[in-house]
Amino acid sequence: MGIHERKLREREQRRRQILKAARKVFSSNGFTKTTMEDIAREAELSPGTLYLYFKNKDELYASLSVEVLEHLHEKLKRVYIKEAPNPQLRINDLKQMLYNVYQVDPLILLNLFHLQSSEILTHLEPAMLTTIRNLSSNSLAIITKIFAEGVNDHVFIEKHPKALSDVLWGLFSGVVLWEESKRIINNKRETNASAFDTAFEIFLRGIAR
Amino acid sequence: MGIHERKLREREQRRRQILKAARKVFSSNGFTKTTMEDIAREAELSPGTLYLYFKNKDELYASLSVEVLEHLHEKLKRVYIKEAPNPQLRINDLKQMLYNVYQVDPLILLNLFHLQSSEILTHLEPAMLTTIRNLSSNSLAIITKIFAEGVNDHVFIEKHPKALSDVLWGLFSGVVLWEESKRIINNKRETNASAFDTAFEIFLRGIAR
Amino acid sequence: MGIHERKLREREQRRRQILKAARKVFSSNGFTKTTMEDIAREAELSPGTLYLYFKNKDELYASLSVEVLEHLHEKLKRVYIKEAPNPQLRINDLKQMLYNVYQVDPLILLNLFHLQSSEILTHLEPAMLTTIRNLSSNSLAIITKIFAEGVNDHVFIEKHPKALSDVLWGLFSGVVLWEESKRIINNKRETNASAFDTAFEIFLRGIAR
Amino acid sequence: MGIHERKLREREQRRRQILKAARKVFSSNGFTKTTMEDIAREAELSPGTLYLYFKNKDELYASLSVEVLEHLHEKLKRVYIKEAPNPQLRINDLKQMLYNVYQVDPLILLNLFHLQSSEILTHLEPAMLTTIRNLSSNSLAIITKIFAEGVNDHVFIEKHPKALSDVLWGLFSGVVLWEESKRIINNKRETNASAFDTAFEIFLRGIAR
DNA sequence: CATGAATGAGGATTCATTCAT
DNA sequence: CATGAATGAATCCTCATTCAT
Repeated sequence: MGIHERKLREREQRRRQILKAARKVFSSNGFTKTTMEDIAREAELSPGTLYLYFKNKDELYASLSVEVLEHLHEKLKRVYIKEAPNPQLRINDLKQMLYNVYQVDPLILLNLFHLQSSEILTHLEPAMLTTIRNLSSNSLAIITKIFAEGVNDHVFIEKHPKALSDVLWGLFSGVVLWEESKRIINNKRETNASAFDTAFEIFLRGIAR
Repeated sequence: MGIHERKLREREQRRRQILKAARKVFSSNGFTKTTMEDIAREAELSPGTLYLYFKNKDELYASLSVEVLEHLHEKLKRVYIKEAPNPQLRINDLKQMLYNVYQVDPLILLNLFHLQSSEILTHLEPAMLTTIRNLSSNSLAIITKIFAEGVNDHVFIEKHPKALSDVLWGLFSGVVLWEESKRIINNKRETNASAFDTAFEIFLRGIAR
Repeated sequence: MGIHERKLREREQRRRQILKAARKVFSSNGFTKTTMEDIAREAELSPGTLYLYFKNKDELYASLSVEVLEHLHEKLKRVYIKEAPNPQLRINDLKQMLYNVYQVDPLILLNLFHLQSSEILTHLEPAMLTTIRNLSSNSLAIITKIFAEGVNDHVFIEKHPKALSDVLWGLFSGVVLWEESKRIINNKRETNASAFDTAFEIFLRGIAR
Repeated sequence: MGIHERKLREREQRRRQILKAARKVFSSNGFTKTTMEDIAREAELSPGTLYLYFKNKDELYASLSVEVLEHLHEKLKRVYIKEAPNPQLRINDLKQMLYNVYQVDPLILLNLFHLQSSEILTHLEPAMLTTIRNLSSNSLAIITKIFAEGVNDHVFIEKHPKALSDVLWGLFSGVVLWEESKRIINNKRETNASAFDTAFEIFLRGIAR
């Protein structure tokens, strides 16, 4: 608990405070229509301070996604490590986990998907792109392993596990994106869980032997 | 064959010329990094001319999506009208159609998803939002009807057809989005069809009786 | 009534049509906020046509004032020529004339005053500036002569007639401008005649022997 | 004497710095031909800075007039408060004050009149319009009171004091406008005081019992 | 003569970023 | 570290003017 440690923790906290504010503002206004001052105001900080924690607007935006990816990766590892009798139950844990993440903060995921279809990705620092690439592929690797076990045990159909995990991830992101965009278009407030549920159910039926 | 008719057609043609240029430039640079002058240059027109056809940059961007939605809607209507012995084959036509659209222009769809992340949607003219809403819901209605027939005929599992069409659309957009982002992250050039294929196969298995 | 004559008259009519439209639009929007297209629309002509009758926006604007000045000059000459027993009655005629002009079209005068305080005047073609200068000074000369007679006949106080006519003109324009600006500020519709009346009355009392 | 106080004063000073520069540039080039960059250069600031103090060009322009109106209002209050034996002497003070303002900066008043021609007035923020309206009517109210006293004391003719003050103001603005426009038309440099003097003299004669 | 689509230079405005305090 | 006023490059957009039809 040295003084240096505390400093570090404080710094980390401030970073999160900014990311939280950024997530909120980016989500409701989009990247282009969000100004650094908007974020600063939301974070109750001055614009200049943001630049003490993030090199520029692009990096701040990308950091949001790194945060989510780290979060997901962490959770995925836990799902994998946890003792579970069979792949099917593991997939269920996976579903539950993804669903929780979505429930807790749908915006968090929207940003992630927005990044993926985005102009930002193309203009990113190589270092950050590498970080994203790694987190992304490591996460996929975990999901892939779960499917591989299932295919081995003749629980899932005979399909390349990598393909299955791609589809799972695509299904997940698609449904989230779709639900969110319906919410925006129809100007609704509440989030709809059942589409997510149905999607998973169909997916599981589709890959079951 | 009046002079008025020709004028109208010329106007429509000019509009398309701009949209085509815009799609190209937006797709390769993203919304923010694209300037109106870039688009004008690509369309071999002057910047001012763009404003004779689109009120501003946002509307030009949104119009791109409307174009895609109109295209999709048109194709969907044709799939529905076409004589097909059973819902399952209709779904296959649907798959083929979506796949074609994706093959011909993956960027076209990426733009559509970008639109749907609130960025633009929230700052749109009410009139244009209504257009988008209508095209979107009409398209969904067609897909829904196909599923409804399948459920009636005991071809698909007993599920609310609306839910099925939501999942189909989510699946489709998710896989496209995911494939594209992998391409950007891994800096690949070619498009991968198999993920799309696998996803559909699983979906169909999942909803089959 | 040759064909050439008719052509000329038609041309003159078209010119007036444009000036009338311009006066209306300039008066309600001001010089800067008025576009050539606004005027064209009001005149039910195309923008290009305006340029067949006026070299540019500045000249169109200035032409409005020339029109008013010509009108006033014409009326002034008539007041002067008309048999009137004494200068006091002549001044009364003058008042009546100015008042009529103001009643018929307050906007016509507003434009004139706006021009006088204006950026346009400084950027005008020498030829047009000369026209304005001449009309202006000739008009003043007539008023001045009326006063000169009055001073000679010991009807008005012993003052330089030129100074008197300047004051008269200043008084007139000031009251008109003031009444108009009150109307705009308080968002009224009707025109107030009494201020004009009172002003004249005081002026006449002020210069009477 | 807090730090907050100093900040506020600095802000006010910067505002004045901009207004001063704006007045100079607007006066010599007119509203249209003046660019925000011109003003910034004159104020030795960057264009962006202007927008930290004024919402846009129109508001900056209108603020100039508010400044003049505040100045006039302040002076008027002083004339009214000052011990003066009778209304006639008060009117003399009034004349002297108006004359001084005009002498010190004839352009300042010209701008005021330009504002009053609907050009800017009609496109103004409601708040600013209210400010202008209030300053304007309060100033008039003071003049009106002076006349009311004079009418009561049988010093001035039996006339509605409000009408008298309207005429006074109209006379003043008219003469100023007229003198200025003669200067521009005839391309003179010096300002003529005598017209102003004569006008006042006649007015006073005209309202004296 | 009349049109009105197209032009493109010009200028207002924004906002990411910096830096003196 | 934090601030927030100032910057000024970048870009959207307007609109007077032209010219092919």
